[in-house]
Amino acid sequence: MPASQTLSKPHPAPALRHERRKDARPGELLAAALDLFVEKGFAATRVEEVAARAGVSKGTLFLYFASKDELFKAVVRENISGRFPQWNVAIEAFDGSTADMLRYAMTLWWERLGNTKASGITKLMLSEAKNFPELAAFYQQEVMQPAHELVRRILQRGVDRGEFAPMNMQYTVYAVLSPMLFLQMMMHASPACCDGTQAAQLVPEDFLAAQVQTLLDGLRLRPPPPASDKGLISL
Amino acid sequence: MPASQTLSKPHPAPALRHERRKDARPGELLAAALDLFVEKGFAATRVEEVAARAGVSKGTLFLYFASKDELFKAVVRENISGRFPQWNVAIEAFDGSTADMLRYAMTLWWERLGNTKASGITKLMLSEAKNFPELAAFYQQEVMQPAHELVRRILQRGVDRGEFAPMNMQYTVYAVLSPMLFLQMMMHASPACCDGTQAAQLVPEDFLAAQVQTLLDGLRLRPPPPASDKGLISL
DNA sequence: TACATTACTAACCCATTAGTCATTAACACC
DNA sequence: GGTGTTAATGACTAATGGGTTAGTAATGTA
Repeated sequence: MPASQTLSKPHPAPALRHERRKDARPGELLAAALDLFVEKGFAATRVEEVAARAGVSKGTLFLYFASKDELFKAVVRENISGRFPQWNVAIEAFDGSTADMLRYAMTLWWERLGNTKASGITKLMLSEAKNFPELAAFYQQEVMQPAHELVRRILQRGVDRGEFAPMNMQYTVYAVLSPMLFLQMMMHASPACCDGTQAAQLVPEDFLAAQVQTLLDGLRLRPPPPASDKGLISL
Repeated sequence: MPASQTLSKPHPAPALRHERRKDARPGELLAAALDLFVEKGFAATRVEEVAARAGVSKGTLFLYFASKDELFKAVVRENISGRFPQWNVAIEAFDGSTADMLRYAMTLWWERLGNTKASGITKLMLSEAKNFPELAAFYQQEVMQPAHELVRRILQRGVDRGEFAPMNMQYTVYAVLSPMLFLQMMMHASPACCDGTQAAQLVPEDFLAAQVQTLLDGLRLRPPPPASDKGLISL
């Protein structure tokens, strides 16, 4: 039923049949897996197709990754969670107003993740979390929690330095993350179904800037209410 | 690998084995299918599970629906596209300002669809459209296009009556639909992954009202620019 | 050239699942 | 009760896809 493609193997030009390249395999497999997971989702991606795109056989893939689940986790670590430490230090080292720090963090995110194939992972998790609870737990622990903590630290800095009014942290963290989630959903939605980005010619950078600005306006003046009301309009 | 449930059959209390209920079967099958499609997605839902939940065997399901695809289409028609005609007349019959008409349409949508299990279909399509192009085309034709036209008619009415400034229609239609899409995504996201709704205590009705109000403020005063800039803040 | 090591392959296994069909039995009518 | 119609079943198939493994061949060393 799923019109499966030719299972092509276009990566190395002639592609010797039994070439031994132990060092290069994992990276090539991870790249192929990222491509296909983002393109088709986790469940719909066949490991044999990943192997073929990386120019190896299915057996070779299982030589480097214990299972499809572990392959996915490795993709997440390679492209997202493994990069949190360096992002953390980059942002922590930022010297300026907390408003600018938030803008800086958002720009960093956009350039290093949001504007990247890897941003499709977010949509994938949003879609398939219910069917793969173990992967959902992994993602929650390795990605969402660190992201929450990073945003929370920035907001807390603003409060501590008297730049932001006291706020409901949990709530405001989501106000920061929501537009990022939304943008990723739209970017990876099928045009056939309901593309906001292309049809509406939404410019991601401007969209993010506007969202952040609106949020900052709210944070500077008054604490956001615990639910509903003005606070949410900014999202 | 997919921890499949017990395949239970809880619907009719004792459930005679060979009960003949030709009239009731399609509705029960559609209800079961809606439940499971929304809960697990299209690809991950097994037709046998749908049949079991409806209290029949798999063979019976194929007696009433030619294929899994046709079952899905029937679910969409039953719950969404089949209801457009009555919504159209209800909205067309509305007598008042176009701003109020838009609010009325939004309320109608929320009560009849957004706040309903069927709203999960939107998230499902967003997630799986790429893997099932035929279903995506069907959904585009039967749901998205009529929805676009409905919104466009409302906006056009506002322009024609001098209530709204002239605008880029395509763009503004998306500005209306975007918050609806976003809300549906959030409502059906797994809490394990990144729930905006529960954790942030987002009140859907308030969220929608705020979005519409902001949009209307923009429409009344000046035409939205073709891309980027202020216009997007309202989304 | 001989040999050891091991990256790699391809054929295999087995569980899963959309869809089929010969058989069974519920019900209407006599 | 007997009989015909057809709603319903469940065992079957064919195909798919994750994971395994016996075997193949590339490479290093002597």
